[in-house]
Amino acid sequence: MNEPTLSTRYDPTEVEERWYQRWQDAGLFQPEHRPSERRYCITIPPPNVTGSLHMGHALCYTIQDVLGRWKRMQGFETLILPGTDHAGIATQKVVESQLRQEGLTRHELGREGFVERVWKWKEESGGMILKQFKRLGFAFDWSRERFTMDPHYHDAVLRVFLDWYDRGLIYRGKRVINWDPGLRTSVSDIEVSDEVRQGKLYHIRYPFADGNGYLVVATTRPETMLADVAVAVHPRDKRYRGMAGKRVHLPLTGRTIPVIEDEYPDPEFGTGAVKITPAHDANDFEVGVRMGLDFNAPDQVPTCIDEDARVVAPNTPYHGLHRFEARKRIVADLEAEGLLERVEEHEVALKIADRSGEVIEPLLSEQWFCSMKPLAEPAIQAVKEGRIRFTPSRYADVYLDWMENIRDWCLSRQLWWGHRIPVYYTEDGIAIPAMNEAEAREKAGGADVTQDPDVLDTWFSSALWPFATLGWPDETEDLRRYYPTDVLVTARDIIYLWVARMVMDGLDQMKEIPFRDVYVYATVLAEDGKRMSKSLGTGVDPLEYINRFGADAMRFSLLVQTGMNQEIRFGEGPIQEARNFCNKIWNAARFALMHIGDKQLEEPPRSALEIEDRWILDRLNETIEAVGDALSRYHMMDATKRLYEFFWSEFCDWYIEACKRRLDGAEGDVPRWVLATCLERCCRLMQPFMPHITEEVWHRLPGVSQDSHLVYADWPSPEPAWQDAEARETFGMLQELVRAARNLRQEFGISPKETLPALYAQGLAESSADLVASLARFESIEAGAPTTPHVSAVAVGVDLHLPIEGLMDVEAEIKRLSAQLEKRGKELDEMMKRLSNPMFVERAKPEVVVAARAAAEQLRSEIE
RNA sequence: GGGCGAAUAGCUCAGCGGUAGAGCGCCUCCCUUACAAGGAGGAUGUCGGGGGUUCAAAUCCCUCUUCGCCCACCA
Repeated sequence: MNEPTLSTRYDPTEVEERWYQRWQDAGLFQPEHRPSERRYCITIPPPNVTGSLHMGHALCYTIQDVLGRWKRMQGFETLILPGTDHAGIATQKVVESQLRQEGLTRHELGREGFVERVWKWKEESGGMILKQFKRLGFAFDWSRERFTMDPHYHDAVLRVFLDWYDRGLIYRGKRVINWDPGLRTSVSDIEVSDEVRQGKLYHIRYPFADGNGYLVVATTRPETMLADVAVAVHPRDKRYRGMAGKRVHLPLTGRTIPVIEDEYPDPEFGTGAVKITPAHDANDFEVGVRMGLDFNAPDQVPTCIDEDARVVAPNTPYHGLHRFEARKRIVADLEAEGLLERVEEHEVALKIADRSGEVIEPLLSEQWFCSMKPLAEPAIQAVKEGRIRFTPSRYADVYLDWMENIRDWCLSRQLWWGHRIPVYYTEDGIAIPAMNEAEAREKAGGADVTQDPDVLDTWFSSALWPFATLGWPDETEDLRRYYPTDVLVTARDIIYLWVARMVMDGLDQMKEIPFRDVYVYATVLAEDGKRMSKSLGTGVDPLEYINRFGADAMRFSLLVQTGMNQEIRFGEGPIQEARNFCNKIWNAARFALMHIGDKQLEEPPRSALEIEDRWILDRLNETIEAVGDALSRYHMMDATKRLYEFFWSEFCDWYIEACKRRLDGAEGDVPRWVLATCLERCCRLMQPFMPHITEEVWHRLPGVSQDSHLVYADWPSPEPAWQDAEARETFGMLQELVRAARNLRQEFGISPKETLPALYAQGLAESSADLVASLARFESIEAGAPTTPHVSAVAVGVDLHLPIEGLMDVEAEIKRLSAQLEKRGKELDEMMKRLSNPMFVERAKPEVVVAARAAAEQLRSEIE
């Protein structure tokens, strides 16, 4: 036996840093390291360049790293391509707030100066998150890192825009859009959340122009009435029959507006009469369209709120007031004029901008839009025909539902950071699409042109990620080799924002799907089931856990909770367990290595194997299959749980304990070979999940060359010769026996450390006696029953008798026996009840009946 | 309003048609020469409620309740 050379506790920090460095130095993460005709590629979701690592990231990218490492071991030429997203709004906000601290605004710097400043920020402090990724051991090809504003990527973005522009898919138009007055930009529908807040519903009288009474409208935003163009009622609402065509005075303005009929008002709500403000409400806009209004004519479609959410109403006392101030003044004035009928408490559904938290102000403005229906059609087919598969499959419905009801996408953002819209205007306002200013000027016949000030929605560029990162529009070698990619691993909340758009863009530009599989992983929630959020203080920092427990433990603890579920509650428990598991691996390795030494052993002949050898090899086989199967289903929980169970409960608790008695001397070579084999296969099987500790252990095994890497070891396959149903059954029975014997000892207060002289067993095969004696701590197992006083138990048809002279508590023993008898009797009754039911015997599957009969027989013999 | 998920041991969750499982926690014993971040043994459940299908239901169907999420709408 060798002296222990490894410390009794596993210290991840040193090991993890050392190996990550070595892997990188050896260029292992680049597909060029081992070319193959079989290829596997993931272009990882680019985190925001402003981002820092949170649990959701840790899980998302760990899953992808596992898949990549697994495929690499299977011999695939594997590219996992990392990068970051320029994240227009988020990044602009970060730099603007830096400027604010310096007492500057972006306007003082000017557009060019500001953008330059953002690039400087990006070079210095952007992409922190990718450095944090390395702490988790991700085997990504850093030499191919991409950014959504790389010059080449920028060209790709413009090219798609111009292509769609030429095909008439992109158009400019006036619409009511979601305006974020804080960030002073439009945002798309899916970047806005609903929030119900307590507010008020104001009932306002609009007097008829003919002086005959009034009509009452209900509104939550009285300040918008300054831009009303009509009052709408439902055509079937009896209360307003015949009123269409009449005119009403619009209070506070001196204007009159018509009463119209439209399907839009809900007679059940409010008064059934709705004021129509096409410039400041999306529904009212639609009504305005039906009214045939000209949205370019200010007298037909007045506006009353500007981009700072201030009221625009020259020559009124409200001009220049903030929207909420104006609301108070207007309500007070209406009341003074006796036009405020009443005010109700009302739960108001507000639209809140996700990025800024500001209340959205719907504004009529000129924006760029993209028609989505033509793009969506092929993307719907791809999923319906199964060319793209969702896991779990239910998300396909979510995707299809959105796609089938898709609306046009507002592409323009009033920001400075991003891909500027490649459209230029002559002095006469003629729009010229072009890749750059020179081209535009040329097209304009040399005239001066100015570029559209807006930039594209960030998602416009991320939608190209799977092919623009590989070099498109150039026909690069990477593009040819790795597109389409294999899988997209993503969170539920960006199925619309990103997944759907990548599918559309991939099919449209590449004429091929961007990825075959979409795996939607669970949302990581705080322990109490609430969303993890920095601002709420409910977030936990993965880096802190990595420091405390190690990257392998961090990875394992997330994976073991990730199946087909849609959420994970993350507490400290699982990661402690995972850390303990690492420690267990470490110590089992210490034990095995101590005995194996540095001699590489040959596989012994089958006949030399004992029952425990045969059993553990059979279990190893089964584990190899189960883990591979789980991975191919993206079922991380199944894979990791099986590994945990095999290594800890089967290999450590049973095999190692069972083989100890045989480790001395020459015949010890057999269990030594088994130990080495199991340990080596486990390293390979666990490498994708826990790459550092497995690599460290693997390199201490005899026969492993120092310049080889577990990262590129072969993924294990089951050995047909190890399949052994008989060993499984026999060893299972021995386990039962050992448990029964240990239980007897414990119940009679016999110390676990004390080795007793003999246990009597009736019906135990002689060849198994040694094993049972060793595991249950007896010097020997004798056949038959002792003549001295003893206690008995029965397990798997074997009677066990433990001599216990002078120690027996008669009463306790009787109590124990009768309790056991009662339990078995109940089980037997249950079984007999089923068997005596003729319907059961007749209709159940034959093997079930046979099994039930056998179980009954077993119970009966135990009772006797 | 439409849809999706969840409800199983004190806690976190597996199981998804054939006698209720794991980890943590709990109780008892043990520092047994790999590991106390460990070992051995043990206790613990009307599988959310109610119907139905079936020889057999935690598992399939219907319904209700409670949580969570998504979409649409809310003057």
